[in-house]
Amino acid sequence: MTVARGIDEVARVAGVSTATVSRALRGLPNVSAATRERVRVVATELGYVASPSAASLASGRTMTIGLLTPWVRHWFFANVIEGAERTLQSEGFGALLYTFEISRDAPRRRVDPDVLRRRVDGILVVGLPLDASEVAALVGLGHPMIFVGSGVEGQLTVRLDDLATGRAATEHLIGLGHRCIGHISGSPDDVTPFSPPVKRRQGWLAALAAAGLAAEPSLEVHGHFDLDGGRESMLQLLRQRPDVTAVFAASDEMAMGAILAVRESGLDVPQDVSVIGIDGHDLGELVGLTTMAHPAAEEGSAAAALLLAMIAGTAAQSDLIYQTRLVERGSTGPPRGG
Amino acid sequence: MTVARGIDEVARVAGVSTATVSRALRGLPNVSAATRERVRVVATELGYVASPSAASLASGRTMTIGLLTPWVRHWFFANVIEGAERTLQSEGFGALLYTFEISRDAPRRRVDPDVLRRRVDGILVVGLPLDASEVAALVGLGHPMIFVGSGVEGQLTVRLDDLATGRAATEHLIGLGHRCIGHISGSPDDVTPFSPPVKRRQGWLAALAAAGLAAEPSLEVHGHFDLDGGRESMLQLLRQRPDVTAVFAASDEMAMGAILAVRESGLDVPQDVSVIGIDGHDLGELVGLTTMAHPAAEEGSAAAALLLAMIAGTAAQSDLIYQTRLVERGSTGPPRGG
DNA sequence: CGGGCAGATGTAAGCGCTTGCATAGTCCCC
DNA sequence: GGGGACTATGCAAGCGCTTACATCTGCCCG
Repeated sequence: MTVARGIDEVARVAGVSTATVSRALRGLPNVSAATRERVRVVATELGYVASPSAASLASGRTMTIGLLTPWVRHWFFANVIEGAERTLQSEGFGALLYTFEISRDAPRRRVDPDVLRRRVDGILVVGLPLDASEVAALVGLGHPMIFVGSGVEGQLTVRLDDLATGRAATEHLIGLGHRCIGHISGSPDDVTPFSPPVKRRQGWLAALAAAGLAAEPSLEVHGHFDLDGGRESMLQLLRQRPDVTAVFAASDEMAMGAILAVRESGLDVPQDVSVIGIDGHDLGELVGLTTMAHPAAEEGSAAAALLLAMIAGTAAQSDLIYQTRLVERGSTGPPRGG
Repeated sequence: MTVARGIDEVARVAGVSTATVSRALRGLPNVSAATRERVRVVATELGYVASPSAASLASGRTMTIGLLTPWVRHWFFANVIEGAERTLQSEGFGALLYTFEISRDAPRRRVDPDVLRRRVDGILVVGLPLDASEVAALVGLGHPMIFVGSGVEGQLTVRLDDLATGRAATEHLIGLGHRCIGHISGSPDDVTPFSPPVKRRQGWLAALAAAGLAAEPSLEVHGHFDLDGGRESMLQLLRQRPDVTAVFAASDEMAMGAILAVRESGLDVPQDVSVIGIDGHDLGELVGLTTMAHPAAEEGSAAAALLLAMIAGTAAQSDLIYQTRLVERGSTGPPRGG
């Protein structure tokens, strides 16, 4: 299997022009079946594969999607990325990964549109909250863009029905008999109107209100969206409200941190405090976490498919909203006195 | 900020040739400081960014690295990828992600070198066991390639000192007084001479031998490298060897699954069975997992740096071997009778 | 039996850079 | 004061494709 020089060689061997080779190999119309087949055979024999750079330069298409995300090591992000990549790959698109870590020490690096310029045909923003100027800059690139799990007003989004989810999680606790239900969520500084944390909190509020329960500010704690954040928040919550019997955490990792905190405080889950999260994290089983599960990989896959459809110009442009499903495990139960 | 048409426009406005613009912007020598500065200013004003496709086509360099991995959702892979991407990004390289899922149902899709042809300048294989023909095909691409966490004879590797790690983990158990120590590892079919599972098992054997303990075959169980795999393996182990008092699992996820299995069997960790894993998984804390920790993100970062050095031709080509560190938590303790 | 059409194929002009080679200047030193 | 040697810059030929447009062949129909 010789490494062919290029399309010219294929054309010469097949006895056609380079234009025909290009059309034949890409499945364009107006190529006779016989010619197409012959070209295919020759290309295979020669081990010919079109140069992506040359094709991109000539066509303006890169067949590549940019994946912007703060992390890949957290459940939601990893699953979305994996799902998206799978779909992209099956459609012949590449996935260029760009991380913009959000850490508690340093401010996040700003998204520079220049690194994506002429490099991608579309953008998938995975769980990355962007400010208006960053969004504007990305929009300026002139490519379709979809937000997954973090919305921005005016941009297409694939996300959970966060409001309903927050409400359902809280209602589950209420249904078990809880009356003093805390809420643990992300830091207030990344709270944009459309962010999941905000909607999930609203769901909590709505459920409490519907049950005639007061949502006192002391029942809320905001920290970081990870294990330690959940733990710290829970410790604080227990300090300021020793009377809580249940907690709704806005993510499974925070919920698991909360469970750790409850145990460290010498209390029992769910005897003393029930804990419910959101995600359906694979390792939730480790601590018997009750959660509102959702298919992150599928969401990533769907987002990628939608993005490709937009690129192809065949998209019905509307948000994709996913529902969650209650998965009951041991971390929730009736309150002690109940 | 107008979107410039191209390098010609910058050249025209700056009053120099396109060649000079190209050199100036890329920091090549033989450009006067004054000219370089002027070109920079003009480029910025015009919002000019070189087209990657055009640059690649002309230069043959893509400034992109291919990341091949079975998953991104598991601890080791996610961390390596994140670390690698960070380093690549800081060096101006892009990270093209390719997943080749290894599932228990279907055979893994083979790695097709054609999708990487002329698309990347180097390849990072993350925890993906490849067969000889796949390796040969990738080598045929003519780019530097590094394996992270999964070796192949004759190829550069960044990995743990798996033998020492397996030995240290086992010695930890022996030191606590255990005499009947099981081992849970990956499936035997992906067992190539250089794979981590094989080396870790050898470490286990070595430690047992050094302590004068017999490594009976019934003490070994091989399953899948994940939570459920660990659980299933542990159940089997308990069935065939009810006398085990400790288990060394070749990964934290398997170890956590093992803990689940022990508990489900009505036994206690570590009272009845001690469990130790390898990795330092963030969520190991959830079950108080004792483990041999290693810095996966750093390994990914180092692998990327090494790969870039190879591309630049400035690399001292040798494997990078990492040591692990014992992190003692509650999942290991002296045997009941001990 | 000729015009008209549609499908198959070829021609060639880019796409927007990089870089080998040629051409000016500059500066030294004998 | 002229020959090197070196630096700064320009010229122009690609890099390997895609695609608008031209051309050619048959074939159908009036």
